[in-house]
Amino acid sequence: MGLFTEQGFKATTIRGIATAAGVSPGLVQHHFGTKEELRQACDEYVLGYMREQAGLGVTGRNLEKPEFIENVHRTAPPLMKYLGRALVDGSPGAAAMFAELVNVTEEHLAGDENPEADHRARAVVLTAMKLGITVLHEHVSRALGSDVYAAPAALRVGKAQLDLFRPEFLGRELFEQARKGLAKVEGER
Amino acid sequence: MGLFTEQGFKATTIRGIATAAGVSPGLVQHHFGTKEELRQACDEYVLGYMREQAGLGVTGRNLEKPEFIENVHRTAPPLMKYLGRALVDGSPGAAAMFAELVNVTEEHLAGDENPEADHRARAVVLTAMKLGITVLHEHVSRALGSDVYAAPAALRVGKAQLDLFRPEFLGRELFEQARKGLAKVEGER
DNA sequence: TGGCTTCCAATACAAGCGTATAAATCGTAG
DNA sequence: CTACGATTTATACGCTTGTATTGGAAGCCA
Repeated sequence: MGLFTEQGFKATTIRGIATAAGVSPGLVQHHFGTKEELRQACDEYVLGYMREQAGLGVTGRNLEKPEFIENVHRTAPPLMKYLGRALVDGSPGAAAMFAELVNVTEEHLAGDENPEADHRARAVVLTAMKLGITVLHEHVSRALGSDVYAAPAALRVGKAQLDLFRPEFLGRELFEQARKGLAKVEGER
Repeated sequence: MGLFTEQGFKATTIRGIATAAGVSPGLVQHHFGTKEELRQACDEYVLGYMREQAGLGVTGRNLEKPEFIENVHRTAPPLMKYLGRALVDGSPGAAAMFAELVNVTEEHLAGDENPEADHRARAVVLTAMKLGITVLHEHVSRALGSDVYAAPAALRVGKAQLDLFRPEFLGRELFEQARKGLAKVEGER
């Protein structure tokens, strides 16, 4: 997954993967079959993880538990980077995930707004822009001078997003929650 | 450039380029040397075009002339798509362009705001999100049901962006100008 | 312990890659 | 008309790629 993330699917070789894993190329083939099947396995792992964590966060009411947040912040970044690369690498699974995210966002938006607004377009643009930071994380990090997925830069990016967007679209209460969360993290540093 | 855009640098072959151009592979080599030099030539063409058009638009006061707008809307999309791909394909030129865009945006933001705000982070996030739509144009188009670079979908995306962002960050006057421009285009349809 | 499946590595192979080289064709100035 | 430089093609070479195949090592169950 690391090599797919850094180099893309086509530029990554099975031999490179095997070397990085400290095994023989034949073993990779034995476990995953073809290179395309290996990509699918990676996709399923990442998308499964994200759906799982999202489920745990929302339905499990874990969003405020510090250990849950901490765990996500430690494990999620490489998977987010993988998703970002997969989105531009023509991965079918990533395309499906994008569509899912749009639908979730659209439902959220449709709740408290005038019915004539183009919620669909807003949801699409919102998720594309949110994922844009992930996809371009390398450039964002360079422009900021430090890794976006490390605490300091992530804080700056989060606050900047809160500043740039109209508060209505997060939902007033969610917006305030996010603001408090960021302030709390900032206080701990 | 079309092949680089659609398949990425590594997956694109010189033989494929030659076939698409209706010439022999050797000719491509004769004109551009190596594959890497060909990429640089593409980068320079695209970045040169964008800097040129941006200069014409801003300093030449062409931003309101319909023929200028129309010309940009007809020629820019494939180049934007190329830039989007180059940004995640590790192109040095594209990285430089991203840094430039951030700097321009930062200067714009620094003008009319309280000095304690993190203009740098806001500029980075703003350009990353704006380019995010370009990079993910394929997914955006699919979610919207029509090509983002065709008039109807572009209109929806433009309006959605205007809705989502706080007006202050475009500058009040620029915001109103954009709103009027979109309304005008909408009226013509 | 014997036999079987699973795991892993080594080798082989055909295809495709970037690129070097040489030959052929073309346009044109003298 | 000719000769020369610029274009364009054809061919070839070395390398890497994904994958098929083979064979041995390790684990497991009766």
